[in-house]
Amino acid sequence: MPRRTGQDTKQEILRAAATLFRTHGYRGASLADIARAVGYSKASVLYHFPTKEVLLRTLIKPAIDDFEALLDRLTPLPPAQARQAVAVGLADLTFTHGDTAAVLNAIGPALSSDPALEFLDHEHLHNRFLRLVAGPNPDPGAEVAIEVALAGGLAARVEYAHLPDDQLHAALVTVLTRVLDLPDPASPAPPDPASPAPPGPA
Amino acid sequence: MPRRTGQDTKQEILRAAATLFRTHGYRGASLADIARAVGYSKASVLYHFPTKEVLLRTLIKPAIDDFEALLDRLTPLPPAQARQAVAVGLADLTFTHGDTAAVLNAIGPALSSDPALEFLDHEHLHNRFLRLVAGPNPDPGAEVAIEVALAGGLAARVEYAHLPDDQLHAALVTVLTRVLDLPDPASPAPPDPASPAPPGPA
DNA sequence: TTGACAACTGTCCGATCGGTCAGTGAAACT
DNA sequence: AGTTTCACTGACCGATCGGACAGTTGTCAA
Repeated sequence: MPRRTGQDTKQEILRAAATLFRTHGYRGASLADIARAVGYSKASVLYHFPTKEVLLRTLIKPAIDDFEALLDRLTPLPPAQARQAVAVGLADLTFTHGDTAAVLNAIGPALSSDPALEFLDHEHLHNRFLRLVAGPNPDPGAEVAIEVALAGGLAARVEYAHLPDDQLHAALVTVLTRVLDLPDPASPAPPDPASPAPPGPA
Repeated sequence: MPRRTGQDTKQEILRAAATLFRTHGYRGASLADIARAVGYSKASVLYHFPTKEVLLRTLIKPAIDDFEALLDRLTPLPPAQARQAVAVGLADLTFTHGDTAAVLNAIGPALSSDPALEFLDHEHLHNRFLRLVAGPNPDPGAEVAIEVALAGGLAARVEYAHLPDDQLHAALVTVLTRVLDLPDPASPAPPDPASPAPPGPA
């Protein structure tokens, strides 16, 4: 029987931390809380993650990376096509990173004020997304709409996690399309047949 | 010269607490931080507010009350008229309670999980608002839209506080109208001329 | 002038915070 | 068999948390 690998434990800790960070905030969830939730000692949590901040960083990183990957994927597309794919892309993200996305929502207000969260480079991502949706010279109305879409989308994903996945996904796409004033994701796309038909829920 | 009243100090403390709760979260902002921000001792903060929780409660209460007052005002109206006034009403609220509304946004994820925040009766208000906007039998799509509107609206108010008030207010009304799929607030109202023309920004 | 009271503070408290460290026990390698 | 390595732990650290409390100061009504 193979020895129990630390990777399993690491994932358990990350899962528990995601839930606790989401419900109590980063400062509000202590290492002792997280340790109790996974059934290990606090020292064990700190064996796998040298500091609490690294734990958070590790937890958030994949979601941020996927968000950036989405931007990378959509940026080179013709603007009309990119805008058309944005709502589905965002909704997909909130699903593949369910609890983690929720953590982002929970710590959102602390962004750019807490030095422990600077690594997120929130501003840079925000600006890329802004330009993708609203073009190079966005008006304030578009900026506000984007903020509503991002913050609201994350919040809704958390609040309505009890809905069936496909139903919530469809609702998210609909409302994101509306708030961002996007073209209907299901309608025929403009020229440039580079990408296949829009995929369903992940 | 009149004696310095404790009410002034109380307001100073509330203002400082609002900023700190917003940027660092409820758990993340300590009584010592708040005291330092207003230039008094920590003991003085606890003289005016018996506990940290009461301080938060006092801070939040007026915004909650005004939100409930908005619901009271709109509920008896004919549905079409009520829906028409919702976007402006919400945008107004985020302005009359700027920093406090931001605190609500910051502590939002902890709602219904932190016993210290139970007094907000988040669920009850949420349901009233839901029925007001989406009728007695809302479908999931409408529920998700409402979550996006509330959470997103608060977040946007915070993030774009640097914009001129009237500009931000107009942008909020526009995007809220869109996300909630409401009738144009500026268009002629349906029958029942009970209320005057929609007011401008507060 | 005096006593009451409101505003405010220094100091202390137990609990808890994030984090360190010297181990322990068992599997894996030599 | 002996040693190393890995996952994990209890005990402890200084700092900070929310809060208690006795005391000081200045202004008021009497």
